[in-house]
Amino acid sequence: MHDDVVASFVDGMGAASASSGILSQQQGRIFALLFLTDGPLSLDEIAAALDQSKSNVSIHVRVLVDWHLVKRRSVPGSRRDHYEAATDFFRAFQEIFERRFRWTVRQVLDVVGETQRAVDETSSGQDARFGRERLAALGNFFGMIDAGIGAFVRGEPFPAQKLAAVIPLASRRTRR
Amino acid sequence: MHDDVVASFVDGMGAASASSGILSQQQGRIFALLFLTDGPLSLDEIAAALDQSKSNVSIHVRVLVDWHLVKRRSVPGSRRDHYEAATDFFRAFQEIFERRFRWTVRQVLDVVGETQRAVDETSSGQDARFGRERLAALGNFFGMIDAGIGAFVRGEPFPAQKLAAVIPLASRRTRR
DNA sequence: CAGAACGTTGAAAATATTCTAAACGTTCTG
DNA sequence: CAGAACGTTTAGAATATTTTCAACGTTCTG
Repeated sequence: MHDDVVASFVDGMGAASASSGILSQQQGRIFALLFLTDGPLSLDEIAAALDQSKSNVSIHVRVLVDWHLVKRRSVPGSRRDHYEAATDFFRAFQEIFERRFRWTVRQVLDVVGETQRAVDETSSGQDARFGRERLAALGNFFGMIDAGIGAFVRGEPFPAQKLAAVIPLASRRTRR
Repeated sequence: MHDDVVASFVDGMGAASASSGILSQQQGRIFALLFLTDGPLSLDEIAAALDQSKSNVSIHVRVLVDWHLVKRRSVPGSRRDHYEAATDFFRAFQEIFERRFRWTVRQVLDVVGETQRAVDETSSGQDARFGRERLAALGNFFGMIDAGIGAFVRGEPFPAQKLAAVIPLASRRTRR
């Protein structure tokens, strides 16, 4: 497979990764290189192929390993760490959904919960009704998202309709 | 509803947004403020509440409107633009999936397609077999993702199992 | 029609992120 | 055990992103 074909794949995947919000451009490029290479590559080989410093490649490779997108392999006869692309994309996607998206969703749920508690402490009865309704709606929606991600990670169908059904809420009242 | 309760919700949602990969911290803060405010706010009111310059708020609000997370409302008796939070989160999520995630997925599919074409032109028969297999596997997987997003956007259940089934592979052969 | 009230734009400042090169600590080799 | 071969860390340089302030163009008001 010709070098410039690989190079253009590498850069294309780098661009796609950069706009994904999950991997950086260089992470995408490293993965792409490993993906089209038949056999594991060392840090130095990757660095040379991608024109990057070894230290930088070291850092990015670690992220890829952490997402289960790349596997570290020991190569007999060499002291260097070698890496190859993982082929179980679904596993990697599970990891990303579970650890990245779900973590963000949980952050929202935490904030909502804390705010609800704060509202209960500082204002009584009617005066914060609007806020309470909105917080409840937000919590419900993200609760469904959380459940949806959970279902996806376990390989179950994602119940999109439920999501659509949850929301319409907390109507606006005029003020001033 | 007390100001410091709102402030802490605003900052919490800002933090969650910053780690989402979709909205920036300020975008999250603006949305949070509007979400807990009963009635529309002007650019100046938002800027004052969040301690941001009006020009910056103008830019971020535009993004939120673009994602259908915030609606522009004309308020009788005022020349200013006013904004309020949208409550149909599902609509916003559809927008995000369709325009952001799907766009990234399509980028990958394009790169794969172009690379496949390049391989066919530059190398014949066996010598690029490994690369061809891998490209095909990647294309299949992302094709499924694309279909899955399409299903989600249309409100249909997301077929996670199909995803899990597609992949295993393009096995590795030793080299050197 | 003059001036004020807007939202937006563009250039520069502030800040955050990414990358490199050198230093370091460890593990292997002879 | 001395030195080479590694991967990682760190401090600073290079780049990108975010934010502000001032200028601008338009729309309303008197």
